Amino acid sequence: MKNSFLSEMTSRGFLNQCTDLERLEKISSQKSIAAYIGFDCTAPSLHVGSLMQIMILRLLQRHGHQPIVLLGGGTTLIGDPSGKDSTRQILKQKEIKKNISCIKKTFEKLLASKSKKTKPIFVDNYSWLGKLKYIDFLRDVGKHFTINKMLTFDSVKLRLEREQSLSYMEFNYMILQAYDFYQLFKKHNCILQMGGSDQWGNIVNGVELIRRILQKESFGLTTPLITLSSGAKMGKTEKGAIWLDRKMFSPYNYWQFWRNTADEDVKKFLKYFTEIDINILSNKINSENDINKLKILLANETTKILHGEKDAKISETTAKETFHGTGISENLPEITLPSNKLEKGINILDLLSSSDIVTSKSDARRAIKGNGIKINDELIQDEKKIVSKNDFKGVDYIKISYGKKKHFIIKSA
RNA sequence: GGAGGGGUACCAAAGCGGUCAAAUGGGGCGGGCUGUAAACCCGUUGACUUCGGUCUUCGAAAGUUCGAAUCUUUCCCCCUCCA
Repeated sequence: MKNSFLSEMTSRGFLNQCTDLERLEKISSQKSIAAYIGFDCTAPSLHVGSLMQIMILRLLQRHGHQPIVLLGGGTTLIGDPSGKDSTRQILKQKEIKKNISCIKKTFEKLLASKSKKTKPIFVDNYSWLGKLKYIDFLRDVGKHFTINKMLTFDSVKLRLEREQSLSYMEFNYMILQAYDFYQLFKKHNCILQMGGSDQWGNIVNGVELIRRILQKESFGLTTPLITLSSGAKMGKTEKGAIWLDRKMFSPYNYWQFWRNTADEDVKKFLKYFTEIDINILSNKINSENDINKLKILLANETTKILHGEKDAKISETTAKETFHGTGISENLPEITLPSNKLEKGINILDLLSSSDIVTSKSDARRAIKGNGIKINDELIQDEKKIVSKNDFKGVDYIKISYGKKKHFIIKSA
């Protein structure tokens, strides 16, 4: 039997490093395996920076294996120093708990649960880390780690080289993550841990711990770091993170995020973030010379995966009507105003700043001065303009645009 | 523990008694060009304003002064060198 899981991992470009690819290939083609990825719970939602890991869990499922989602209720209390210059703000346990339950909901939508064999297992590492006894832990687990080696790992080394402080607490993070893998190996027979390339050190530590304590074989695998052509990190833009939770980032905005992918990144992203059969996709990429069609494809597919077919369709139609049509699309993000306010009329500056279109009245003034504000595609140049029922011209909504890309529908409630 | 250097807006970095809401660069936002790209060019980038101004901001607090980011004192934090 051909190992479909790893071959698709390779062809989609997900494979960066593996502790022992050949052995893993052999084992995973003979039987269904369980593999885990750990997620930080520092926010009430994951953002697109974690999307690649999620895609991998889905891919794992499609090939008949079982994903384990580790929500780091314990490790988030400590904070992973990997790839970070400074200590992260320490969160309260209550917040983390809340975050976990929100994030879990997203995963429940993203991972299939019909098949018993591939149904995701959710674990919170607080359930074992929270019970650890310090002395016992040092004797049973700590003795397998040497400081000499720990100092050579990038997460530690880079901090020290840059002379940025690394607390003893953070220094322990990698041991805790190694211990997680060990626990999952014992509890769920999980033989593979996956993660981003910055997790390599943490993962390898787990593989080694399992070998030392249990004399058992396990594997680690990392994905490449996603580099945007702009050099920015995936997931967080200046405006804020691209959240996966629709309450924090609407399907339409999510669709727009992908539609606005840089030219250089589109083909790569199609492989990473859609589930179009890789052969069909390759053909499409090679034969399509209109890059914007590929961007639309990307936006449709990614939105479909996260928010469903219906929202993807609506977003596409909305975009078409907004950017290429003459009419006003009713499905743009909505802002509702109390009808009595509209009867009286509301100043454009107040309208803009009281909704989240701009950040302040000064910002609104600047936007108007810079020719950035339009109502129903008509440029507004008077900052004293009063928006009232008259502007609606018999229809029950108007469109307000800030710049070329941000459009809102104003309705009265 | 001793000796020095430093904390300025989103970031980097100038300013070192008034002309400082604070040079410059990056980033962001808006406009132009275009393809809802990239590159490039232009504008803008504390808040409020009756557009005259007003208020808050240069690590924190207190003080000197008509006037402080700039001077003094205390405190907090960071860095370098020595022990």
